[in-house]
Amino acid sequence: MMRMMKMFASRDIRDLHHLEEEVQRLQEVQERSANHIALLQEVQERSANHIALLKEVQERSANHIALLQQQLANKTQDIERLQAKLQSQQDYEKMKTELRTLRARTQTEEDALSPPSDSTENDPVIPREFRTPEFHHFCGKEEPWSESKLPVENRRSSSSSLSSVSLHMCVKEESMSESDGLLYEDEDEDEEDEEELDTSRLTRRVRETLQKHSIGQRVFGHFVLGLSQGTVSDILARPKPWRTLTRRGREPFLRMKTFLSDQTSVQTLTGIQERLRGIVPWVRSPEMSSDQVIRNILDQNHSKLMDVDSRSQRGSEDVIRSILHQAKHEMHVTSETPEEVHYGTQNPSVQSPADFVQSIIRKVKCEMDEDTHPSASPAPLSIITHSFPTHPEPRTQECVQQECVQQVCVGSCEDEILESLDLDTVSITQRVKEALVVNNIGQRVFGEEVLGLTQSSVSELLSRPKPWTKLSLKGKENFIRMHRWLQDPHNVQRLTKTDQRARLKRDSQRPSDAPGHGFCLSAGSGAFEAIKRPRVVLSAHEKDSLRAAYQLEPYPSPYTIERLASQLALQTSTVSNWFYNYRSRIRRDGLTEPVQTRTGLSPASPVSSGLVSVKQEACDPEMEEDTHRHTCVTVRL
DNA sequence: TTTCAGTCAATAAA
DNA sequence: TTTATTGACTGAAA
Repeated sequence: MMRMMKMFASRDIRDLHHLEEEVQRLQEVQERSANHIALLQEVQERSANHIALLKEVQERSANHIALLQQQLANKTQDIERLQAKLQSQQDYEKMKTELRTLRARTQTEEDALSPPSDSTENDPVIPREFRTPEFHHFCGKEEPWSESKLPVENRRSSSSSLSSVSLHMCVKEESMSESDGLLYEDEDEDEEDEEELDTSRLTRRVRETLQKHSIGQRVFGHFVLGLSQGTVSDILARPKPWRTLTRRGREPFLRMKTFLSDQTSVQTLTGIQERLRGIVPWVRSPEMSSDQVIRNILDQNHSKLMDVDSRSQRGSEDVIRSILHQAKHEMHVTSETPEEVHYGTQNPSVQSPADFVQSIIRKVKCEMDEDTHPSASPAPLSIITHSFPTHPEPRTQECVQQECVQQVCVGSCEDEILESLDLDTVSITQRVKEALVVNNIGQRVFGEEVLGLTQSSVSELLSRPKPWTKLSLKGKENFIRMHRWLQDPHNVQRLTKTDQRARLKRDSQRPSDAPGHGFCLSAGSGAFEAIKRPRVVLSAHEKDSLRAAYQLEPYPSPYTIERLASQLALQTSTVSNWFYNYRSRIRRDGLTEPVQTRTGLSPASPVSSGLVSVKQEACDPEMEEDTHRHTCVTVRL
């Protein structure tokens, strides 16, 4: 029994083992299945990602294809445009050929028609463009010459209107082709301001032209660029690259380009230059300006004027006509003398003989008004109830203005009239500047005698005239004074004499043993303190010291500036101005690289690079003067 | 307030 | 007399 029981027990145990093994096997299978499921899920996710990726790639490809198609379309358009341009240039070439032929033919005709050489007849006639209020404006985009713009008299006087126009066209065409090389871009006129100019080439050509025609920088600057001689010299000697120029800085170069592209500009400027020098013989005496001629006529007719009631419209007109007749005769005798060369009182905007005649009428009116209401400048402005006779001829806008301003005379100020006026301040300042330059009248004298302002205020007023509408009433008064001053030839003469007296006075007051530079800085010299401080002229030692300081610290702190000023016995403003100017001129002459950022050393600084010392020497704005002196200067900062 | 572009005008140089 | 240089100034921008 016992044996039987043992046998069953052992069997049960075996079965139990089997069962355990089965359970273990099942667990393993379960684990494997779980792994497989996880693996499958992972594969599924990856597949999903792949699908998304494929979709993205598909989208990108579609976009790329669209882009390429767009580019293709653009390129096609470009090709079409270029083909069209090519076509137009073919026409241009044809025109050029035709013009050359025409020019050759015209030249032959001119040669046949022209009388033997005569110095007077060869004198270039001043084109009307130069008689605008601002000469340099003519250098703008407007076509300077066309048959329709020529006054009738001019058209008649031409040996052949066809040949005249053709010649101008040829000149224009020729100058265009010459100046083409100055441009990098196409010649779309609307985008002229955006065209990139080769400033170096442009200035070189201008210099050559000026030299060739013996035109001075002063005349060129004054009439073409509206800049002073010094600035012209600077621009011509060191033209900045086009890209570095501001819009304002580009303006002179655009004017130069226009100047070069118009042969008549050169001829006109040559004529002006020659007359200013007195080279070209005048029928009347060289000193005598057209205003003086008119003045003489007026003087001769003064008795007539006195005999006539100045307030009588008919009488005034008769006198005016009589004087006018004589003036016309005088104009004829003087054979197209450029009355605008004298800018004292002549209206530079005169465009035709008819306008010139009107200007004479205005002068006569001024004269009559002056007789009735002598003025003393600067005087408070006011209104009088004087009215002028109605002008028999169509009145120009300026004529209306003229009469309106004439109502503003000596006395007290009337705001309503001031507000009702609308003067061209740019034109007025331009004419005043021209009058001052041509008559050698200083801004100081003009400011003191006419406007009651200092020289600096005059300079500001003349160089940056505000538009009339932007001016306050007080500001408008200055322009009315200038306008009135321009009306009367006596004013210019008076001021010229005043200026001459002032110069003589200054000369007589000048001590024979004038002190050298820096005399004003000598402390304790009370007598000198009353004298106007002379211009500071830095000595070589001072410049060396400042340059050395610049090399150490291009942007010195206020403390450093104080120390430098103290060590060199200079004003702090002088030192800081020197640094501003030096940096500016380093930049100007270096051209390609900025001086530095405010925190770091300059790439142009001799301290930052071994190469820079060479560069610095080459472009040092003051080294030219000091001829590369390598003085060892120690500056204790 | 500082810096800068642009300019003037006094002065020097050619 | 003309041209070049340069200290000083201005308004704008940062």
